[in-house]
Amino acid sequence: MENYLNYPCEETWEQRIFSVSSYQNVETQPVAKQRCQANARERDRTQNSVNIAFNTLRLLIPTEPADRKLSKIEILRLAGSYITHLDNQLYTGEMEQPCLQKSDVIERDKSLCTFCWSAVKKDKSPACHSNSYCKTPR
DNA sequence: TAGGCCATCTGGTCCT
DNA sequence: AGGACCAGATGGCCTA
Repeated sequence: MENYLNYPCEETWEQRIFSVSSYQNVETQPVAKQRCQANARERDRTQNSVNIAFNTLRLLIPTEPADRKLSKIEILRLAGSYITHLDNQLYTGEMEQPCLQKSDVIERDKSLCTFCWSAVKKDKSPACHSNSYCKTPR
């Protein structure tokens, strides 16, 4: 079937529908309208719910520099790493980085420690060496 | 140019 | 029935 909804349809969905032959049938118009409305809702949900949540979460993750651009998957992984770190710090008082722990799960994301990730990307000495969290051998 | 990332569309499922 | 949520597909943009 022709991809009749690959258009923004916020204001003139009727015109769009009438411009596509397979949807010139009057009986199918309500279906197309519902699909357009569903697309708009999904667009809105992604932009105003999902992305805002990612941006909010991003603000809670310390990086060097602070405004470093992170992809969504990086935000999720770093958030997990950071939570692990805070949890460890809260209950044990230790300052060990999550990325240095030997858990298999964490091992895969070893290079995504909040405190040294930026340095890993730049292939230089980890920025975390300048603070008390870092236990990486210098 | 290939790969990563993202926005958007789409159809299915679940919930109210 | 309609809306929310989700995952897969797709195409565009950007960077190494």
